[in-house]
Amino acid sequence: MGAVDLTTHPGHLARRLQQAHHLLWNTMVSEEITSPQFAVLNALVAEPGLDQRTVGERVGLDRSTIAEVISRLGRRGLLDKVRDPQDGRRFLLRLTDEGVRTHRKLTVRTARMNQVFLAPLSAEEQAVFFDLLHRVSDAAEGLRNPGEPLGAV
Amino acid sequence: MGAVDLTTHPGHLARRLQQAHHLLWNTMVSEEITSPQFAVLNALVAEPGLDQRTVGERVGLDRSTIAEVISRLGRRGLLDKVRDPQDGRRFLLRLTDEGVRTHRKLTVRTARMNQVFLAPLSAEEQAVFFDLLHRVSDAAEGLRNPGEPLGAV
DNA sequence: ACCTATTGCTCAGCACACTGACTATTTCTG
DNA sequence: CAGAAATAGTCAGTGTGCTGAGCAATAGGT
Repeated sequence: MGAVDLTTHPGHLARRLQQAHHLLWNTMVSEEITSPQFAVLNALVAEPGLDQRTVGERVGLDRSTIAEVISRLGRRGLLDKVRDPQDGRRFLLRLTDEGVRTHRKLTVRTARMNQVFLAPLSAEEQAVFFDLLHRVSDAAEGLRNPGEPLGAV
Repeated sequence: MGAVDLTTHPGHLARRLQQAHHLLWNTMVSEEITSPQFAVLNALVAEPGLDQRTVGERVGLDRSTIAEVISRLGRRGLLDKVRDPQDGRRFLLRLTDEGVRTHRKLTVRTARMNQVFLAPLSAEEQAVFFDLLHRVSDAAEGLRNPGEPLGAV
């Protein structure tokens, strides 16, 4: 009767896409390190010494979630966490040698996984796919701060 | 040095898409009922009397997760759970009047939200978007049971 | 200097989402 | 019909992901 077709609901499709990705990640990349954890390692390879909040911003995780992820990576000995002597609120984050090695290893596997994941699409379709995903996500993100982006004060 | 560009990683993009969706859902649809919960309500409007496992299959959730979601909906009084007299393992699920009302109300709001969410894309792009999402998810799902889909036994 | 606002982080609480181990029931097979 | 395999749910454990409350440190304004 009043039921709806979920196959045209972007939220439902987004969830399915993530599940599919999770499945492939577990089998092809790592069962220990998760995809968000890898994103954090990657951010710290690009910019060593970042603080927690900024890492969260780079990878798109809020303060609570990033704290969890970082504490797990710390427990595994993949990164070090030091109080910033200049600003006692911040923790400065830096990968250990083990962390760098892990990132390097996973980078290779991740690339392989992405190939398999995107294999059903042609090169042009992949480009379109990225473009569409970006535009939708960016637009929704822009709706977050309603009054702000008016330029004039 | 060895850092990678996450903007071409489908897993990362899938996560961002879900976050964007979550944000919009909370502001435009409901803060109480989540998107997976709505999917369950919707499945039971389409096919009343389904058992837990089948509902999970319809909406794409494993047995543990669907159990959680259903128990929450039960606590809110949106559905009833009765042992199948024919098969003592199953629970048969059916929406309450309140559940049907809630589904109807959220259906309207969800449609509005989807419009806003997809507004950055033209009608043709939306069709392409759905097609690409489906193809990638289906392909990954197909890799789940490696030996099975060979037709002959 | 002092008071206030901001900022970085933690913590509690809620809700998915998965795996693996277990229980109860049914079904299949000899 | 008895024993084995399959099936539906539960439970424990782990890992995102969010909000809101609170705390300590810094920065800004007077």
